[in-house]
Amino acid sequence: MKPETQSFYNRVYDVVRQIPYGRVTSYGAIAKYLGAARSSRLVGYAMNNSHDKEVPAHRVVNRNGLLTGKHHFKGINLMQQLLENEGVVVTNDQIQNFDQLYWDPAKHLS
DNA sequence: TCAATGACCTGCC
DNA sequence: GGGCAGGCCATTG
Repeated sequence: MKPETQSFYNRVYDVVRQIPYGRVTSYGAIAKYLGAARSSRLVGYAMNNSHDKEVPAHRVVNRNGLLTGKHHFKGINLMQQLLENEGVVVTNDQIQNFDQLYWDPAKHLS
């Protein structure tokens, strides 16, 4: 891997690490913040490697607040457990009060 | 180098 | 209002 290409991943990791405790965001928001709104899939793809890093990937969900990537975690219910541990209410893989818990990096980090 | 993949998003029927 | 299909871009084999 070239450092240049890795920068995109690192960029994603850096944003995810800045997500406050008990807050969640979406892949699209991160991609948009990075200037690649159409690369939302890449954000999720980057998350695949993020499990090796210290990245709270469980705070990143899709636009609907659904835990679509929970299957990629070590445990199926691990992602939900981590979120609930932070005070986030998750019902049937769906984050409750997603609008309130939603954290927009472009809006907070600017 | 070419082709296939993916933890998504938006638009159309 | 709900469901289906296409597209986008970077990474990997």
